[in-house]
Amino acid sequence: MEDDGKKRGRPRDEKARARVLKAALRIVRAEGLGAATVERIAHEAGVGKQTIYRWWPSRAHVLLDALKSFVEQVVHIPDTGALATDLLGLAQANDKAASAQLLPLMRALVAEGVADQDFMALFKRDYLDARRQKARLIFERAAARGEIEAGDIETLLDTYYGMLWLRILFETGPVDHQAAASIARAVSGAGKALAKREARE
Amino acid sequence: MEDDGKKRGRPRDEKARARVLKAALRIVRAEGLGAATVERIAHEAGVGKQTIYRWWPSRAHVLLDALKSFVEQVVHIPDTGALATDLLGLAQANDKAASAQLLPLMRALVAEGVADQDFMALFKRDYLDARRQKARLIFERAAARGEIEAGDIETLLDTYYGMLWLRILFETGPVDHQAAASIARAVSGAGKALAKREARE
DNA sequence: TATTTACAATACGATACGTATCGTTTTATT
DNA sequence: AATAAAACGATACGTATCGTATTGTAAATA
Repeated sequence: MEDDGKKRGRPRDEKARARVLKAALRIVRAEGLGAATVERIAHEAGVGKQTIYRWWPSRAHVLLDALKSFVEQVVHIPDTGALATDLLGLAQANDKAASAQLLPLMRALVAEGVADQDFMALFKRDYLDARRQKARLIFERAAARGEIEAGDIETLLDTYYGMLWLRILFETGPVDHQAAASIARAVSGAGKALAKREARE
Repeated sequence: MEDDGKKRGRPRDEKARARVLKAALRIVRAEGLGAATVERIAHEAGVGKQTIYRWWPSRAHVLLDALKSFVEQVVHIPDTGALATDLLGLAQANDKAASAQLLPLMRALVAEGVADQDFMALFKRDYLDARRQKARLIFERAAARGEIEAGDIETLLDTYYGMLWLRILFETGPVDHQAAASIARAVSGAGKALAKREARE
């Protein structure tokens, strides 16, 4: 009953997988979510439609994979020695995502999640929580330096991602350097206030 | 060229309009967004499909109208004399919306807005900005009392609605009394910190 | 009475998802 | 070699749902 990685038939074509993700990303970035139908992605990737459904259970899963493959290459967690500047560096990653025109893709995944609860669970686990886990490191280091209270970390993460998604979804404000600075100021400000209250109690 | 409100043909049936909104709300609350198709709404309202499209330009507009008609009856802006308790009162309105199972509807409108930019603009103007304008009163009164700086109001609104929508969309945490209290604490904490920094500069 | 407009019902066209099938290609087994 | 297994591209198909068009009827004004 061994599985040496050698199976009977024709092996999967990893290049086809890569072409699908690349095509999905390119179409969304160039023409928006509406243009990125499964048939269009398959055609531009030079792939049969069935090949997409062999690898991914739905269109949404393709888009999520495409986003992850991009973000994981681009976003890194800074460590500057101070909360405010760490947050600035983190938020500038979102600036990159915005200028790469990934915002429509991120909005799309939320919309898919609204229509499909199972997908929302996957999106949260594979993307949101993964990102949040990395951002949490920044706050944990700040807590270790005494800049904030460890007990405030989750609230501060909520504040940070709340402001960010408000901008992504509703275009409350730009998602750029300036927004990054604004969010960083607000969050590090909130952190100080919460720490003070904690100390008082 | 007068229009005395008397037009030539058969007048519109206002009761049909009310039945449509009521049916839309009922279906979404009972069975979720997916069940609330236009044909289903029309059937349960005892109305022809075309009648819906005569009054509303799209399914999304029906749902938005349904949400507005509900929220405007239920939500009031508190004035307790202190920011923290005002925020608590405001956030409890969202508790009501949650227990009335309106969260799926709110998520649905975001999803519709993602697919249709024109609708997103309408949703922002007719719902988000309208709500934000009312909540702004709370912060303006707090600024008048000296609890916060007037210049921080928009940031605090972002913090408040950011945390709220994070919960609504991603179920980061519950949308209930407890969440209301948590958000209120975070926002009034942030307000104090921002005011202190402003004073220093 | 004639005209105009809304009504419910329902057929229709368009789009896009996800499935099924076909002949072909690639690999491991015999 | 020859055969079996699995993935491939292409594409037809079934289903769902949106929004439009049509039809005959009801309710109002001229």
